[in-house]
Amino acid sequence: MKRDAKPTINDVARLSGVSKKTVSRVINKSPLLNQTTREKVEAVIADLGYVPNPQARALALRRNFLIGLIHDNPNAQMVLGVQEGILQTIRDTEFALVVRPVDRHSPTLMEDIRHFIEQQRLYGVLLLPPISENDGLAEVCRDLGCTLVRMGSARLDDDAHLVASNDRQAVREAVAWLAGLGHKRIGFIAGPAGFRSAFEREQGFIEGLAEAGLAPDAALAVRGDYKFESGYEAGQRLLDASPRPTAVFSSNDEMAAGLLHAARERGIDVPTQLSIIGFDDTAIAAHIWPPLTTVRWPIVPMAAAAAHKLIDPEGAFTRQSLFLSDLVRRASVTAPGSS
Amino acid sequence: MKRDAKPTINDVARLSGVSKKTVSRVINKSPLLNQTTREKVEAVIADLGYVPNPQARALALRRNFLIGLIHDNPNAQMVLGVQEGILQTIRDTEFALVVRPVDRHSPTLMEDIRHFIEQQRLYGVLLLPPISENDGLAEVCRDLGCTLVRMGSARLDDDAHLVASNDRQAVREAVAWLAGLGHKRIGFIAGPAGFRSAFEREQGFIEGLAEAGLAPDAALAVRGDYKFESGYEAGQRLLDASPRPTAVFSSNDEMAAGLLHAARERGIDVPTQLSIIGFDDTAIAAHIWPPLTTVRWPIVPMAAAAAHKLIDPEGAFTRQSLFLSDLVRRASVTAPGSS
DNA sequence: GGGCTATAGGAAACCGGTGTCATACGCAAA
DNA sequence: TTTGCGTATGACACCGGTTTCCTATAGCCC
Repeated sequence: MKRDAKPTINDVARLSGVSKKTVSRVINKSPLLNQTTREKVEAVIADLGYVPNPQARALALRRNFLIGLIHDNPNAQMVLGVQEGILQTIRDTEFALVVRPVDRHSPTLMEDIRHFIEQQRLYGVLLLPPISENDGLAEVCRDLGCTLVRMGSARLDDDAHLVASNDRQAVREAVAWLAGLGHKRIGFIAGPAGFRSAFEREQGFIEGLAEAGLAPDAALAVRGDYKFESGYEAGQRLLDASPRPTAVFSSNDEMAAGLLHAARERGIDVPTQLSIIGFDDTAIAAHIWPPLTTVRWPIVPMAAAAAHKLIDPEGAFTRQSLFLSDLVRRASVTAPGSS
Repeated sequence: MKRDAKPTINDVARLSGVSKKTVSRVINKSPLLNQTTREKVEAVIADLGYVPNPQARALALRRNFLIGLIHDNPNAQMVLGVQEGILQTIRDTEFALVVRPVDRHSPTLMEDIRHFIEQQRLYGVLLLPPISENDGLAEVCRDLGCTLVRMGSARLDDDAHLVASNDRQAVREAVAWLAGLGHKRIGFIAGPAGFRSAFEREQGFIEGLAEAGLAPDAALAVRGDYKFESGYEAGQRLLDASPRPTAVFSSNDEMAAGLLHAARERGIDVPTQLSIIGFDDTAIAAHIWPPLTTVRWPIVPMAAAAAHKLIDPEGAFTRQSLFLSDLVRRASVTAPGSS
C-alpha cells in the first residue's frame, strides 16, 4: 500500500467488482441500490479508508463546498465567535470555512474581494459588520453568482440573506433599567457616524430616554469611533460637564473602558459616583475593574444561523433572522447617590 | 454572455485560435512561448474576464491550494493575529486559508482533525499552541502527506517546520529589568503544567532571578491556568504572603488582570505598592488600569513566516524560525517604594 | 412462451484544467 | 541538399468524480 497515493473511486470499484458509478451511488446514498451491493462496496470503502476527493467532486458538480467569511471587524472576540458559530453548523457537512480579513480603507477593496470570490469559486460568503453594510459589495457577490448572507445590527436585506441583532431594543431596555434605578442624567457615547450599529444603538438610547420621560441633552452625548482612545476623550468631555451625568451608556465596551480611565483620573468612583454600561460583552468587560455591565450579542448562535442560511437555501426563510441581545449585569452599575 | 456560466479555458482557446495547452502555458508563464501568441491570448483572457478554476487545477495537479489553520487557543487576539499574518503571506498567491477551531478535550479530537485534513485534501496545516505541542497530532498530519508547520514557545521540531518565540529570554530580560529597578521580592504566576509556553516562561523567570543574584522563594510562586480567575486566586495567595512581593510577573495578561483585581480589593496600589508585568500584550493589557507592562509576541510576523514555510518548502530552512518577544513598558511598573 | 415493465448496474462522455509526446518550422552545420 | 537541432505549438490522455443513456435480468401478465 503506497503511502502517498490515496485510494480513488476506481480502486474501490475494482476491488469490489462493480463500476465507478455504483460506488458513486453508494457514496451519494442513491435509493436504487441493492442492499447486498451496497454493503459490499461499503466494506471495501471502510477497508481502504477511501475518502472522496472534494476537488474532483467540485469539478463534476460545478459547485464547491467552500464558504467564505469576509470581515474587517476589529473585535477579535466577535470574529472568533462567528467562526465558532459557523463551524458548529458545518462541522458534519462537507463544507469548509475560508477566511478573509480585509481592510475597509483599501482602495482596491472591491477588486480584492471580487478576485477572492472568483479565484476560489466560493459557494457562498458571509459578511460581518461593518463591511456587511456595504451594499455595493453585496451587489458584487450576487453578481458573481455567490450566495450571500449578511450579519448586522438591523435589517439590511430580506430574511433569507440576513441575520441581525436587535440592538435598538436592547439599548432601550438598558436605558429603561438605568432610569428605573433613579438615574436622571444619563450620558451617551455614540459609535462612528455611518455605521448601522452606531445608528441603531443611538436610536435605542433616544427611545429609551423618551420612554422614561427624560429629555435628551446634547451636552451629554458625545460621538466616538469605537476605539478606546475615543472613549477616553468622550469621558473627559462628559465628566467635565456640570452637572455631571450619574450614568453613561457607551456604544461599545472598548469606549467604556476608556471612559473608565477618564473617571479614574478624576477620582470619580465607579459605580458609586458613576454607573457605566457597555455593549458587546467582549473579554475586556469582565476583566476590567469594576466588571462592566454590558449588552451581549448572541454572536455564536447568530453565526450558526447565518451559516445554515448559506448552506441550505431552502430552509433559509424559516430560520430565525432576528436575535435579541441581553443585558449582562455586573458591578459597574448602581442606583445614583449610593455611596 | 451568460451570467452564470463562467468562461473556461476552452472558451479562451477557441476565441484566440490556439489550443487549450497554449492557454495553459500562458497562465503558467511558460518561457517557451512566442511573445505574439502570449499577448494575443492575454488579450482574450482580459476581455473575457477569465479566471482559472482552482478545483480543476487542483485535480489535474494532484495537489491543492488550501492551507488549514487548526487551533484551540482561547486568546482571540492571538488567533486573529495569526490569521492576519498568514493572509499577508498568501494574499497574492492562489492559496486560501481554511480555519478549524477545535476542542482540545474532545475525545474524538484526532479523528476529527484527520477527517478534516483528508476530506479537504489540505496542502498543508499550521498548528497553533497549545495544540501544536501535541506530537501525536503532528504525526497524523505527516502521515496524511500534509506539510506541517508548528508555532510555539520553544523548539519542538526542525527549523523547516517550526516557528517559535523565545519566551524564555524575554522573561529573563523582564525579570532582569525588575531587579534592576530594585525589586528584591518578585512573585511569579505560572501557566498550567504541561504547556510548553508555561514551562519556558517559568524557566526564564528562574534564570532571570539567578542572574540578578536573587534566590527563588516557593512562597512567591503560584500556578494558574492562564485564565482570569486563576490569576485572581494566585493574587490572593501572593498578596497575603508576608512580606509581600513588590513585583509580580504573570505568565499571561489575563492572569495579570486577575491579580490586579486582588490587589485592588486589598487596597494595594499598582504600581506604587506593587509592580506587575504580564505576557502576550492582548487588547486587555492596554485597556485596564493601570495599563499593563507586558511582553509582546511578534505574532503577525511569526504567522507570516510560518505561512511562507508552508507554501515554499525550498525556502523553509532559510527563513527565520526564532522570534524574540519584546517588553512593552506601560504604567504598571515602577521602582519599589516609590510612593 | 412472448411481450412488457421495473430494477440494478455498466459504458462512455464530461467537468476544466495539466502532462506527455509528437509535429511543424526555421536555421545552422555537414 | 540533407541532416540535425532547438523552438513553438497541438493532439490526446488523464486527474477523480458525476451524469446521461443504455443494457441485462427478473417478474408479471395474457
